[in-house]
Amino acid sequence: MATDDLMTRALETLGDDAPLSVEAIHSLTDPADVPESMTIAEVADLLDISPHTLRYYERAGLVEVARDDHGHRVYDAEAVRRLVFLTRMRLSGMPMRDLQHYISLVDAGKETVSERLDMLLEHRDTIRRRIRELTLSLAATEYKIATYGGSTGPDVQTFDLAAGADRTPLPHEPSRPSPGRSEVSRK
Amino acid sequence: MATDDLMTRALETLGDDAPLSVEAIHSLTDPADVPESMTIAEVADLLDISPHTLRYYERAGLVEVARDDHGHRVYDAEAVRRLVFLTRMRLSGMPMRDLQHYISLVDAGKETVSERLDMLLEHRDTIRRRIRELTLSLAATEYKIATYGGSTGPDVQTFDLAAGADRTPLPHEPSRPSPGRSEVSRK
DNA sequence: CTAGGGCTTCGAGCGCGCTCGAACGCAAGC
DNA sequence: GCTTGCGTTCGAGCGCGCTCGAAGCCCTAG
Repeated sequence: MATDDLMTRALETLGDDAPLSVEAIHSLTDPADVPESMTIAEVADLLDISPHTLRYYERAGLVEVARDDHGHRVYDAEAVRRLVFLTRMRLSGMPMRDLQHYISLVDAGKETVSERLDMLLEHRDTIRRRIRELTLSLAATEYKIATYGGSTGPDVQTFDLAAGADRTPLPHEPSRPSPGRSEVSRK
Repeated sequence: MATDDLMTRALETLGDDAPLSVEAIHSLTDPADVPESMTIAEVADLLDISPHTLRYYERAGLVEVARDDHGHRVYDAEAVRRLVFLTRMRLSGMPMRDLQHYISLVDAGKETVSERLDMLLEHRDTIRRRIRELTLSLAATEYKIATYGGSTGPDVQTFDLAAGADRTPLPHEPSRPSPGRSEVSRK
């Protein structure tokens, strides 16, 4: 997913210890930079996704894009803003389906605002949950690293809790993977 | 991915404001609870994944599992510990491919320890990066919620930065989605 | 005049991680 | 004896989100 690069770049630009607040958001592809109209290549470049993906989003009904007299796509500022939003949501894990639903609400007019708000609130909770999951996994990984002597030096008592797969190989290893059963690709 | 449920449960058990430290890890399917041997259903239950998935992992070469005299799988404590580790890594986003590689290192013996450590360190960094990405997305989402009046009340100046898709519908909306092109599933 | 590059549409293909169906075996309970 | 239920193997299928290839058009540079 090339989309990740946008965020990666953003994170790099911000440095690893920036305050990471709403302030930071503004610097993320600031919509003020968006020109009146852009070509598909320019938008692709801006969002760090492929032209293929942009066409795909259009096919999926997420944006409407006009054509010039050669039949080439012309992205206006509104479309670009929408795409900025969409890629951001994709990046945070919102599925295409939900995005399609959200956009249909937008297109349906202002009476759907509260439903849209609900979606956003729910998505916020999803992100929060995911962050907590990852934080836990991070702790587990760091624990495992520690038992490996990542920084604690050699000969750490290896009584594996966060570990599991390999409590510092016992004498009787290696035990070969298993004589060729019908395997799932393992080249 | 039913695997998520393990973590979900764990998070719930811990409560939303727990210290979220290494301590917490111990309570996550504590390997001390693991009996001598288990059936596939029991393991599936323990890890909150399907028996299908367990068989799949075995086919993929991630664990070896013995059979009883009826040909039924018998998971010993070691296998279960390994699976705990594996599901944990899966949950934090490590791809099957990497897991297969890691396990092949484990099976290759103790001279691969440093390479394993490298993998873990890299994975740790991946998780950290992902957490930062999500944190940023979270901020963007919350910003958007705020412009919708999530708690700030009505009529927030809607000069959309974190927003994009829908700056509070203008008079000329709705503009219909686009007259039926060949669309990507949008039931 | 020609070659190259970038765009268009359409539909097919892919990588991932499961998930399921079919056809079968065995054991316990009614 | 037969059903129910849980297990087995094998291979196919699926949902997601792209990703790509083919065939063709148009513009510009050499």
